[in-house]
Parts: sequence; C-alpha cells; structure tokens
Amino acid sequence: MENDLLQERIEKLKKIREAGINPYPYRFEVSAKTKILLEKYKDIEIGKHLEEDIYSLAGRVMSLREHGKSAFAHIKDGVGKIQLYFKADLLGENGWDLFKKTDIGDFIGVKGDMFKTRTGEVSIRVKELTLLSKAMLPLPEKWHGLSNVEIRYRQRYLDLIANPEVMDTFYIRSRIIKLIRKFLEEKDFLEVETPMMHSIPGGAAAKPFKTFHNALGMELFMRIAPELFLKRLIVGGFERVFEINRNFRNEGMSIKHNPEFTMLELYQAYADYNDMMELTEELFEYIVKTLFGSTKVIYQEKEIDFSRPWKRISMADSVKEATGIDAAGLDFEGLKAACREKNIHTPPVSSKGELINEIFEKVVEATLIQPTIIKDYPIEISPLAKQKRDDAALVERFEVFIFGRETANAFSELNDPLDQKERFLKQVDVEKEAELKKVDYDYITALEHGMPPAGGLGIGIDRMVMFLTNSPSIRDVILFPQMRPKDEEGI
RNA sequence: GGGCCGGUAGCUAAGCUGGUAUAGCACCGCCCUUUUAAGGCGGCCGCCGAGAGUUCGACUCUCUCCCGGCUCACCA
Repeated sequence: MENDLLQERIEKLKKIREAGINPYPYRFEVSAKTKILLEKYKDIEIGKHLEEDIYSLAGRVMSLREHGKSAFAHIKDGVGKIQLYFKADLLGENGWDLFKKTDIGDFIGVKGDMFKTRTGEVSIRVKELTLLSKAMLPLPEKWHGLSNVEIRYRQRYLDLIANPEVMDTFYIRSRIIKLIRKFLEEKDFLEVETPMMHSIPGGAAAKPFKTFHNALGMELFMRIAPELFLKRLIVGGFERVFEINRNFRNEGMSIKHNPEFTMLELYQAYADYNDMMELTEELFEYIVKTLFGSTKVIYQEKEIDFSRPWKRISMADSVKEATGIDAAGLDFEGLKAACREKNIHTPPVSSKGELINEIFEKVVEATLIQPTIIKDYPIEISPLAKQKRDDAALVERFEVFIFGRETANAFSELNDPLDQKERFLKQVDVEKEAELKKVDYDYITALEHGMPPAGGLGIGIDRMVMFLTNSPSIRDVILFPQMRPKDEEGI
C-alpha cells in the first residue's frame, strides 16, 4: 500500500523532472504571511479583485478542491492558513499542468492578487505557481486530524501539521522561557552554562544515567541537577546566576515525569529563602500577566490564580491543619503513634522529619490546588539547605505546590563547609547505593574558601508550561518525549 | 515493575456470540472555471501489533511477547 503510493509519487516526480521542473529547488522569495494577509484584507468587498495587491507566499498544501479548469486549495505556513484560487487560463498551460501534479502535503510557492470569494473568504488568485518540495507520503486525514497518541509523539512533525493547537503550545513554551530570561536579566542575573556530565552526580536525590568517557577512561554521569556547580560560581564571586537547561534522572516515567526535563535554577548572594519566596511569586505573576493579561488561568477545569501573595505555611502547620496532629510537641515514637491513631499509613522511615514529610505528601500535597508555599522542611531530607535560624530540626527551605504538584524548590543555601560535609557523609550512610553517592569533596573545598549567604531556587519549566498551556501530560510540552524504539528502524 | 484500556488500509473509524474484512478521507482515471468535510461516476490499497495454541476453519477464543495510553509505586 505504502509502496503503491510511493511508486505513484515517484512516477509523478519523473514526469515533473521531464517537464524541466526541479521538484526540490533552493529558495523562494516570500513577501507575506497567511495570517497577516487575512487580517489586512478582512474587510474587502466580495468579488472585487485587488489587482495591484500582489504577494508571494509559501507553504504546505493542506487541502485541494478541483473544479475542472479551476480549483481551490489551502496552504499552511508558520502562522496560519489561507485559501488559494487556481484558474487554468490565468496559470497558462505549463502552470496548470504543474498544478495538476500538485498533491496535498507538497510545499508550494505562489504569486497572486487578493480577493474575497462569494462565500466571503479572503483568498489569493494565483498567477504563478512554483513547486518547492514534492511530498512522497500522504498527510494524516483532514478533519479528524491525527489522534493516535503514539504516532503524535513518535512522529511529532505529523502532529504539528495536523493539530494546530500543538504548535501553539510550543510557541507559548518559547515565550515563557524568553520571559523568564527577560525577568531575570532585568534583575541583573547572569545566565551561565555548567557541565551536563558529572563525575559525581550531586545536587538532588535521584538516580543518574551513566556514560563513559573513552579518552579519560572514566565513568561519567548525566547531571541530575546543576546546583553544586552554580554555587561554585557564587563562591567565585558572581552574585546572581541562573541556568535554564536539561536535567536527567534515571527513574520512572509518568504524566509528569520525563527522563530529561528542563529546570531553571538560580542563586542570589546575600539573599535567603524569604527573598526567594518573593522572587518566585513575582516571576510567576509577571509571566502569567504578560502572557494572558490576567493572573488567572484554567488548568484541567480548575481556575488557578497566580496573584500575589500566595498562601505560605510551614510543613508542620499544614500537617496540623489537615490532620490535627501537632508534630512539634511529639517525638518520633509519638508521631508514629499519632499516625496509627488517625489511620494514616506511610512507608517505613527512620526519622521524625522523614515521617512528617511522608504525612505531608500523603495527606496535604494533593489538596494544594492554588499556588502555595510550603516552608520549613525537616533537616533530614534537605542536605543542601541551611538550618532554620530558630529551630535546629528544620531547614530554611520551601517548595511551591500548584494543582497538587511540586513546581518549585528553594532554600537558604547551606554555606558552612563543616556542616555540609557532615550532612553529605550522613547521606552516604543512609543511602545504600554508596557507589552512586560519592561525596563531592571538591564542592566542600569550594565552600571552605567561603561562600556568601545565598538564596537558591529551582523551577521545573515543563510543569510550569503545563499549567500555562492547560496540558495534562508532560509529553504535551516536550517536543520529542522519550519513547521505546518501535522496531529495527527505530522510528 | 503492578492494575486497567488499547493496537484493523497512509489517516479516522466499523466489524468479531469463530467462516480471512467495511466505510469515509487520501491516492489513481474521467466530468465539472467561486469551492471549503465541494459534488458525480469508476478504480486501487489490508501478513486485522508479533508468535504459539484450540478448531475443519481464528481479526474474532486462549496463552506468551512487543508497542502505547491511563493509573499505582519511585521521583521533580
């Protein structure tokens, strides 16, 4: 079947070449875009031809309606679609012959004037037709589009051709990232790039991907976070740095997890986590307002309001609010007993801090629909954050939850080298996979040279884009999400 | 990794309580100089995800496997 279609197209190509036409020429001078012409001529009179208003434009043929010696077609360019009108006597014999060999899916260039059809559609009356690229395979069906999710992700180009809203999502993604850069640059943050391949994977609790450097004869890890390198830059004297780049985590995939995902991390000298709260709220509000002119968006049928200030509550208080358990007055055993009493089942953990976190994740997290700052995390689960100034069991850390999902993570950065070393060693003890949890002594050495107090913040860009494009799955905001190869051809 | 659902023509789908399959779009031929899901007439296209089993006979029933979606677990 596919071969028959291909065979037909190969024949057609041959005929086109025999007529002296190159089906794959080199360039075409474009003088206008579809969407702009539609807007400009939306008020012209029906039936009137503006013979002076001649444009050249190019795009992919999306539909064809032939009428003997005339025809209508739509072409799609990077911004939209416009209707073309072809007439045998206007195109001349050669032009008409070429038109007859045109298929849906081909790229063509046209030159013609503007008019409005009887039914009121702004169209171009084509006087010159140029074939720009012959398609050998058919496009997905024209009014149901492409709905097979597997093909949509594997052959994203077909998804982009058939489903216009997909392109919109990625336009918005690009604008969001541009706005983040603009916002941070206006605040004197410097954009930097740090290594993607680490000899010791650090900066987060996650399993890394392994790779191997032949010349150095050593194992390397794809980074799980840029954190430790960015803080080395703060040691080096940069006062405000950020990086927007990929992290890689060798863990399960889901509607909100892709093995490679995009993170914003930033560090600001002389600031603490309270400053990071302000900055986070300001950043989100700025982006949402700039994009939509309002602080509210609809995500999966729920209205989410990003206007400042957001609710801020400590993890312990949020647990108390939800369960009535006041962890502050209890020791580990007491907290365990309270859980039993309230029928809250958590996986076994080895400290009170971890247990509070488990309760939080189990009971509170899913209820945090509106942007909420959960602050003051247990020290046991936060090895890179500074102790809370008035409570040694806690650290100055917060996470932002939106629609029940962790969307940002920030702390007053730990800059005491001795404390940091101890926490790393404790971490290595706790984690069984010692070979993956090597202590980054080079980072300790950096801290020993002195790092100013600093606030740090990380925001998951993919999740942010999901909220702002109403995308239910992370795969909808990543152009080429990770997939198992389908067959030997690896499509 | 567990559970649920799915994979039929290039695309979108129908069929199956067992008798090798149906439609629309696309594609090919013909008619048609303002159509837009254009229309009319005729035609082409399927290892029914892969393999094994049951059966006279399997797209349909059973098992195994592959790929995907959702979900749970791990995580961001």
